[in-house]
Amino acid sequence: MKGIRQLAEHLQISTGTVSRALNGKADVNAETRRRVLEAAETLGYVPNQAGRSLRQGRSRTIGLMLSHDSMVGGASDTFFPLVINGLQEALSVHSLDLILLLCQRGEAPDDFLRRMVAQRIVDAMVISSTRLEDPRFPFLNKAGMPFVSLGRSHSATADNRWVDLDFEGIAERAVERLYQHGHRKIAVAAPDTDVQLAELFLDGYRRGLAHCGLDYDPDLVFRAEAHEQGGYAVGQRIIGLRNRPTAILLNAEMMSVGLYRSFGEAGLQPGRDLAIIAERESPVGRFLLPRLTCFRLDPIAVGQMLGKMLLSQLPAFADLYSDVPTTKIWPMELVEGESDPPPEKQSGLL
Amino acid sequence: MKGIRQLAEHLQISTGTVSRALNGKADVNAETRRRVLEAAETLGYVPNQAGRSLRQGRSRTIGLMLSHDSMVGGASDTFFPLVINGLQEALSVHSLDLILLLCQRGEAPDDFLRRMVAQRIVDAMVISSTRLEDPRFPFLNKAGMPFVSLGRSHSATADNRWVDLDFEGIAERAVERLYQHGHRKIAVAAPDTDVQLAELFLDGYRRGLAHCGLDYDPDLVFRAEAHEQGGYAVGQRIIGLRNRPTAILLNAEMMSVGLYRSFGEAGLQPGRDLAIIAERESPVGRFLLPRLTCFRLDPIAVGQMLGKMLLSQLPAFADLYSDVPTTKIWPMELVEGESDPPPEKQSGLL
DNA sequence: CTGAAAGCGCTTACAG
DNA sequence: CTGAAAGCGCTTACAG
Repeated sequence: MKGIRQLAEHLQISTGTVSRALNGKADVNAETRRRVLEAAETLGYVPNQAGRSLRQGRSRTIGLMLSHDSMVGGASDTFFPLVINGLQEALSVHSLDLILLLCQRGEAPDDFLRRMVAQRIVDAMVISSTRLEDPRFPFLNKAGMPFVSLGRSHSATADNRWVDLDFEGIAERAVERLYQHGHRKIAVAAPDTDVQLAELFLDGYRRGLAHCGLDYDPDLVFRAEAHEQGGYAVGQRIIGLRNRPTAILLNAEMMSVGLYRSFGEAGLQPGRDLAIIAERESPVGRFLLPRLTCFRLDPIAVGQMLGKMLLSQLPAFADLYSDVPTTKIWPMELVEGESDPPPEKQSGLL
Repeated sequence: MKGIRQLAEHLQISTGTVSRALNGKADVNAETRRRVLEAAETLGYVPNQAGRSLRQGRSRTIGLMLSHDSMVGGASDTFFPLVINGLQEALSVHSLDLILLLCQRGEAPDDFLRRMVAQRIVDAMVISSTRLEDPRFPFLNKAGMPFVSLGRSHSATADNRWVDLDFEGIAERAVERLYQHGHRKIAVAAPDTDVQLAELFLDGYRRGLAHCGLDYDPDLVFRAEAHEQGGYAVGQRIIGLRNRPTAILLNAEMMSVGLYRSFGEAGLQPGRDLAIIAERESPVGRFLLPRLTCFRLDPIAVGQMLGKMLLSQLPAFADLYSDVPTTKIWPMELVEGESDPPPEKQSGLL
């Protein structure tokens, strides 16, 4: 089956009527519609997207921009795929397709986005891996391309919609929990890039220290990349200290794998010799020994929220989603593992 | 800048000439071309894809179909992102864009593919996660959509192009290596789905046993899902045996995380109490203790090969890629870790 | 309720 | 070397 014209000829009616029948317009005879839908099904007719897009001025396709880093980093394990699932669920309600646009390693994210937007392949965008200052916000605002963002940025305006994880909150609570377990020398590891989440995590860390009456010591802040190698490097630096911290917060769970190894190599035991709380639950963390204490959230729900926020930005659906919040800091729940044993267990192990 | 018409009016020339200039046609005055390119750059004009696609009958976009599973499984760590990078590199030579089409959890892959093909959003497809019998092959063949596949299938015809990893070869070599280290009771863990790679891995395993004069024992074949939880389950089953294997091959490296934990919980030591060789190098495997012995390949090169194979399938580029092989079983190289110590070290540890 | 016709933005034979 | 014109496949006001 080639096009709507062939389908119309086969049915002996006009292409206009076929189009109206297929698109669920009200003013089509019930029997006509039945015949059209049946013939389309039988002959496997699906409208050519280019024709539709050109005529309608929109593509019914939403783009999710992913950077190479966001996939290779620890977030790739289950987080992004599940967020994407939630997104697709929310969008599929209105027959909107989601396509993933992967910015190549080395390609400037801003140029990439500019090209995608100019080509008008997508009607709206979801962006992620936001930075403190992120030119994609003003660019999309200026281009008039509806978008939502997974992640905050100073560059976001009051009109922009985003969902972000409560990095501040979990860092604060993690410090307080460790304090209650008797720790007084609590370190933190965060990426050294200008990714927004690192700063928020450090803010929460400082706030937690303040609540507990502990002094902030810049020597306890370890800058490292958010993966296994980064965690290994942090571990080695800690092991080399004369006066080691007794606990650490990791803002990326994959760091724990490297941190565990560095301790194991040195004959030290994670959990006993260094209490560890990491940012996000992951399959790997669940099967480390000791099991990682971390924070949990429902990535599918995050995706659904992002999808609804996006729909509220699209003229065609805005009315249906007027009650969707404009921004959301996503709460996370502590999952108790074995990597930050309370004091009684600590002494038991010692 | 809206369309080519506005750009043409601004330059006081026809849209045809503007189009020819932008598309690098030979028969355009050099000075005219310069003016057009400059104006397009200044005004930020990029052709509307829908218009181009409709007129040309092709979109210059290639689709990579990913299933939810292929992202959530261990392969998401660095393998797929790097393959994608290689693909993009190969395609970008000819200004072809790659978009990722993610089949939702629960959506039938065949329906999904059918819809994507019918919509004509992409000119060609890359498919992955092939199965023993995979209806996507006959479907794409029948639809006349050029494609390549990452993975073999019985459903592939002689005309179809694919790249696959040498699962058979590595399983065989792993058995032989373990035999040389003194192991006589060698187990294997493979997924219980009909993913092609599982069968190939088991074939290689059997071949390795035969070479070494060892009997095949179906009780040493552990079916488990290709992730941490699956590896944990395998570990527990092995620990419960009266007569344990002394070595195991894993066809998914993420299984090792769970396997390590199950052994650790039981007071056993992976490597010493069970030699382990896993299918693919990964950041996690590098930082496990003991470090995982596994097989390495260059995922970027795999992606580049897939890209070239695909280009050889496209009429516009076939001539340039006539020397590209039609199929390729990708060799992998052993990376010595600490999880399958040779006999002398084994006794040293005991 | 249906048909005839216009036109979305682009590229490309064709004429000059 | 350039312009005028056709037409890719679709949807949608408009007329009836």
